[in-house]
Amino acid sequence: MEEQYNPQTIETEAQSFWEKNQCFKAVHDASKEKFYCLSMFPYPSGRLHMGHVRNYTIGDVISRYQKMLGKNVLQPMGWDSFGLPAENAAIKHNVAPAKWTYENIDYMKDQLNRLGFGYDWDREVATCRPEYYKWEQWFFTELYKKDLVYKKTSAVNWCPNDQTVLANEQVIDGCCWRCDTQVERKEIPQWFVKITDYADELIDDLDKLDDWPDQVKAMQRNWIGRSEGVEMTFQVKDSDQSIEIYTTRPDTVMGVTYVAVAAQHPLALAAAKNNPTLATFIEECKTQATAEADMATMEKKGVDTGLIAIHPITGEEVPVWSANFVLMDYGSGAVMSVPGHDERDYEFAKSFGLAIKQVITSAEGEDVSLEQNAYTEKGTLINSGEFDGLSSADAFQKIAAWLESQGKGKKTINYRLRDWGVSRQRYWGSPIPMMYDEQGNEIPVPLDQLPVELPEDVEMDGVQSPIKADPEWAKTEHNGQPAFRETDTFDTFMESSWYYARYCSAGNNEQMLDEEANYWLPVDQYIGGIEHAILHLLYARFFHKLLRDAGFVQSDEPFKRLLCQGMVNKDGSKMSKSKGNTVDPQEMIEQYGADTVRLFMMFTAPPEQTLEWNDAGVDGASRFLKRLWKAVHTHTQYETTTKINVSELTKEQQDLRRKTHETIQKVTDDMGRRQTFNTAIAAVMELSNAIGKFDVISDQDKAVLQEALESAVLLLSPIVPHITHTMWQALGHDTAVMNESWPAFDESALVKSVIEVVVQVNGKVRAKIEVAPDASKDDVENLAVNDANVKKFTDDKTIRKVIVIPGKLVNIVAN
RNA sequence: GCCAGUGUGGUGAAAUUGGUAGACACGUCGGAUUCAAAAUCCGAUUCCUUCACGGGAGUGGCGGUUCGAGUCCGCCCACUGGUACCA
Repeated sequence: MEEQYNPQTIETEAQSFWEKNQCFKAVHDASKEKFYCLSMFPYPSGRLHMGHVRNYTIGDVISRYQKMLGKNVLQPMGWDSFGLPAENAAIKHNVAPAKWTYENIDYMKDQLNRLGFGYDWDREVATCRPEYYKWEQWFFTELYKKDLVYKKTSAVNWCPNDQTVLANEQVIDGCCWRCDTQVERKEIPQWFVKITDYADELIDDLDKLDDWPDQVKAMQRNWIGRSEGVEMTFQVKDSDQSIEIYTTRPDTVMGVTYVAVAAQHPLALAAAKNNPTLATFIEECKTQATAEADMATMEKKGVDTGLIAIHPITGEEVPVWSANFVLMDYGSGAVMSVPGHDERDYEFAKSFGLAIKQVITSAEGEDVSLEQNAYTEKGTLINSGEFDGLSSADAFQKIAAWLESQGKGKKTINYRLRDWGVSRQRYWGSPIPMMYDEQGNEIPVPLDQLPVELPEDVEMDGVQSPIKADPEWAKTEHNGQPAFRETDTFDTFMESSWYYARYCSAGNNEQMLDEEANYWLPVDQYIGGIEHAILHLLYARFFHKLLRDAGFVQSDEPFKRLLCQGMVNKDGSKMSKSKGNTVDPQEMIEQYGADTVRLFMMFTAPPEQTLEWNDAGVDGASRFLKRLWKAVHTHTQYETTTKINVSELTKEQQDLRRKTHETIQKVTDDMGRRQTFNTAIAAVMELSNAIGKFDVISDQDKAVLQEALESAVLLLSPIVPHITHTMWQALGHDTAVMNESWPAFDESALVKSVIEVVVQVNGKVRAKIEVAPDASKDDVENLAVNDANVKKFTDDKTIRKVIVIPGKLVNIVAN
């Protein structure tokens, strides 16, 4: 062991050792307990950013910790390598997306290795490789055969100037980011996967996910949004047409004063033919954004269609309006409006002078005023004819039953969740494996023709997808007849929804997944950013159920335990290339070494917390490693031969030994149950400080110190694997620290001879007293009450009550 | 807008089940070492007050529950993530 800590040298040595001995190769072995630890794979954007370093350090720490617990660990890595940024880079740098992507992968792979992450690279997957997306294409055709896939028209952002579809990200203030033209909504046919068929299971199975954060489960539950309500029909006056609506508040149906339909609703379109104001309004609505946040915050506008709807219960006539906040591809494209008891309807009615009718009043009998706001609470019905006096809950049932008996409606369960639109009109993605004959009939591409390969050597003109621009690409044949390929590609969430399973069977070119998948799956620990809490995690859960129903996996859920790391922010917002506020970890690795970067990243905040990036503390992490190195170096200058003789330790030796075992206990809990690596590191720092203050004179001192140093090295090894690799051998071992067992603490070493107890008077700390660990409550109370400083605060008062929390605190209540 | 979070010293944070607020670090200040500097080591460091012992205030704001609240409840403010085509 060198006297100076030289991270570059020892890190290279440790990494060569791991590579030479294939330390991270995961081998299927049914006789061993497995642990599948997975970090969300990166988009190969060019270089690692701090969010990656955080994510992958957490994953590596957990993997190494689990290995020390004796598990057969699988930790794979790959690349989420299809997506929009490659197309943008291609245009900017005039390079094919594939070339750009593969170069980024090479560079980032080196960076990951430089950080010492223990991946089994034999299982690497890149989603843009045909051998990967072949199976996704095949699976899609299987879903098509099972009727879980269908085509329908749906809105996209359309730039009329570029004649191209834009992603939400490419729409800036309602305009195209390239040419600043006002973006329009355009309805085009697209492929959908029936995730709504699994809505119930996706909600119900959240209850099985005990080791998922509650916040993520809550977000998913709300996103799926199961609601019980009533579906009913409003007839259109003087017409054979009708309007279907769904409401979760049938108790307010007597308060309906108008019906609102989407601008694209067939009734509105028909009415617009001889209503120029309505026609203009519908035209205006075309320029409205497709993003939900924009729609929810935009100004609510509407126009009277002139149509009249008949209230299904009262037979009253109410106007039909067309409104910009009602969406065509959402439910039936129509809603009933109860301005008295719905905030949005209220505002709309106020703006356009529509009637507001109160039909609910407070159940407690308080006055309800509709002067300023709608009354949206549930309560008691009024002005509702035969339903007057019912509670909202009873009215729900009675009104539903009435509608059902009249054939005008029924109780229904509704979901906020919509089917998953997987079509993208872009180039850099997996081609959708469908074709069409000359009559336009849909034909899934058969397995022997898969994969439908995406050409990689292409030129990007910046607007049109190369496979759409080249009419030859789509030409194919089916049963000897001409056919045309689908030129849309898959949403990249398709690839990221099953990669976790493919790692288990990565090399298999015969099938999508094999029996090894059932050994490793489900993933025992999944780690990734909180920004994926809804979409990615929901799609992956859905896909797992599809894989299960196809017979590939036996489990119901893909990820047993989930750790959502917080964002790494800079200047107050998410680090991203588009915002230009990324921090490249490379410089820090070169200056301080991988261990310091890993240690600093884990020490600076608990994993789930948002982290405002600031490299001010990195020196501290580096200093700590140097101090520990020096302590080990100094200690190993002299041989340690004696073993600890527990029965004859001095007080100082007992104290250090207690600190050692307290630290093992604390770090074990922090690493395993709590996953708070920052406090685990702080605990080892405390141990290190105690080591620094410990004077070594006798052989017993040396033995106690040896135990303390070995423990510190073992406890830190998942976090800083290189330096501990060297130090472990310096401490006299010929084994590799990564293959060692996690240390166990000795209960008997934790025993204390005195305990400090805090004494409060009326909740304020007035004294600290020392008591024996087995002191009785009465003894502790006596000591507390008779403390000199305590007496100062109780002398002129009467003690009313004394609360004793054994081993911790005494609170004296006096007045 | 809606859903889910977060808010504690100059800074990153700790306080795990309602029981000592600020562990562990960074920074700063003081000291040792040095010709000098870097590095290293030692000490102090929430704010106000006090020579000191001590006392008072304090966890985004306002209120509540409790012997006791950073922690639980209600309302409010600010910020972050997601909002279905960024990944």
